[in-house]
Amino acid sequence: MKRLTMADIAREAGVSKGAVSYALNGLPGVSDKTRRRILDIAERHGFTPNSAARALTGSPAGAIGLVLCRPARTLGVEPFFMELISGIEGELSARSIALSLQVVKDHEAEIAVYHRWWAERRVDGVLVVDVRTADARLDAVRRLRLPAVVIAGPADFDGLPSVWSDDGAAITEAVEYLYALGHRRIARVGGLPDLLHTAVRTAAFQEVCARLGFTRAETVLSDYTGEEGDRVTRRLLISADRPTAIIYDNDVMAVAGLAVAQEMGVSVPGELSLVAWGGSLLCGMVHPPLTALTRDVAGYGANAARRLLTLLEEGTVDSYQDTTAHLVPRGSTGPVPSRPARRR
Amino acid sequence: MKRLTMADIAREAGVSKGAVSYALNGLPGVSDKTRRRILDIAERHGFTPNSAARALTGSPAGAIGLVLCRPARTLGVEPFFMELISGIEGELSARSIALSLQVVKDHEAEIAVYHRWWAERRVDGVLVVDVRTADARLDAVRRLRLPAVVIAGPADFDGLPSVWSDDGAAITEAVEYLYALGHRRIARVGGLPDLLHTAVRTAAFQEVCARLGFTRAETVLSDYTGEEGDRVTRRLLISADRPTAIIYDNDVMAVAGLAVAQEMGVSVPGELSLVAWGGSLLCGMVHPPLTALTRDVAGYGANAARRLLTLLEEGTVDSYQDTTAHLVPRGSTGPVPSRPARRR
DNA sequence: CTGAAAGCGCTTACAG
DNA sequence: CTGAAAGCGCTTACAG
Repeated sequence: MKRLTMADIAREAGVSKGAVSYALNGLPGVSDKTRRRILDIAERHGFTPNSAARALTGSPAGAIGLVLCRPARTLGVEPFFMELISGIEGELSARSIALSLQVVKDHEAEIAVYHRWWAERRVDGVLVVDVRTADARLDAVRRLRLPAVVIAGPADFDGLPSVWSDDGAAITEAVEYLYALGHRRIARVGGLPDLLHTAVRTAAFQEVCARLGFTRAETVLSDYTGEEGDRVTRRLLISADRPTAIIYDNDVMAVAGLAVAQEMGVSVPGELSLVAWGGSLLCGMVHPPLTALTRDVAGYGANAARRLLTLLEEGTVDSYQDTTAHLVPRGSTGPVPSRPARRR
Repeated sequence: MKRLTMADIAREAGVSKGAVSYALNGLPGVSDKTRRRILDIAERHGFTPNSAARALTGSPAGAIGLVLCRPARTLGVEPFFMELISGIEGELSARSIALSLQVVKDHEAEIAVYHRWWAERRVDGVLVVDVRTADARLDAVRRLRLPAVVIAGPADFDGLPSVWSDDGAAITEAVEYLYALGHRRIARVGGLPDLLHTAVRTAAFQEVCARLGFTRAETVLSDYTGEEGDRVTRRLLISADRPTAIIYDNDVMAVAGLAVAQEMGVSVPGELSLVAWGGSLLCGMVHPPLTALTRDVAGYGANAARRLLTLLEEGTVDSYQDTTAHLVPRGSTGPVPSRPARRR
């Protein structure tokens, strides 16, 4: 197949290339009749303007970028990113905007990618995820003036708009629920220590536990992998005064934790209640199904993408607080056992 | 930050733009001394040529495309794609080649994406996944002469090179293993009926079961989701002459199947053996951990990406048979119970 | 409302 | 070995 150009369309329509450009882009400068004729011809041939040529004249590249900075093997089991990507894609593909995806091993490499994308004009803007409490990437995109929406919060990212969700409120709800069920000894298996939302959750968890007067309320930070979920849970369950409830910062660790309980013969929810964070289908697939702090991750991604598109079009956009994750009680939580937990 | 162009570099080096181009691309036409000076200056400024301008002169776009045609919500829990993407990315990012990702809802939309990518010169080639027994997408990429590597096989895709894995041999190994453990009634919960590899597995499964003389050997086709894994497993377990072993076409359905067995009080592996397909970490995260047909999915993606890059460079590339998935026995399989399975 | 022309930032024959 | 120039396929002021 031959790749048509605007010159071909112009020739067939008997007009100039400029007229074709105006017609295709919906700009004034051609009569309605001519416009219609040009659009018909373009449509008939399935003509799409060469994106490189457009980009060269200063038009948008028609692509946005997403860099994932996680070890490859954990990306697979972690449903969060693929759901987020699905949501982002939904917004972009409706507008025929491409998503450029790159997986890197550290922030230095990620910043290099932003530099390259910027220099090459490859993307019009980026979505930044997994924000850390001190995050050099934010400085980098600011310096490059690369339009960006940060998926994290609440925080002031000094000029960078963000889309975020109130994780503090969500975890508070979960803890209050467990308190109401009678639990007084609780543990939390947290995510990567450096991440901003880990810090937010840790602070909220400690605050609510102190307020309600839990006998024991400890956070053990981990790394979201099943291995670590397994290891930390085992340690918690063999401890002298073991918790009667555990909250996990993602669903992968919670599933692993459930397996450990089963393996050790600790009944869930009879002797131990488990709460997962993350609403992926994973939580409903195990037995007992896991009570979880759930939110619409794909919708979260869609909101972020939409904000970025607005930023690109209007040059500015406000930060947006997405809905708070809510507790979906399933089979893994129940009243605290009246008899003391069996010591081991 | 100002975006530098080759003209800026040329001016600073006191040479023509052409010389800069030759130097940057490692072409003859400049002396070693001049080349070094130009490269130094470019390096110092972190100069990267504008990708749009390059693409416009017929150079590669520096991007390859991947279209995923699965419902958004199943993409999240299915570890396969994210692992595949991780592997692809590993090959591409080393060469600074971008991955354009798009999620579509049907093949018609996917073909439209290929057309657009081709017309816009957005990508240099594509990786085609989830090939069906009759697949219009293959015709489309052939007609467009869009360089493509098909991730599927074994089959002759009429000119399109492929990277594939012998699923028939793998499932045969699994069935023979179960036979050796004494199982004579077996079921398989298959993946989407239209997919080529589902057909390959079904044929091999029936062949080996017939050869070994199983009393019962049925394949129930499904859709890879946990819901269906749950539903089909429940139906199998309440059937009169229920199987003593079940093989699942992915790990998500297998995990769901395990939960059903636990819920119904069917001991695994005491009364029921389970084999999953897919080597994601998921299989090791449940209790008991699932015996699985495992393969290096990221490596599979890397191989496919590498083949595509070779195709782009050399204009042709052979198909490649990747390693066969192998059986990793874990806790979900065991000898068939000597007493007859409990009837319900 | 329409056409001719310059320019985006590269690559690549073509002369010197 | 080096420079000047044309051209890739668009967009967009600028004249008519």
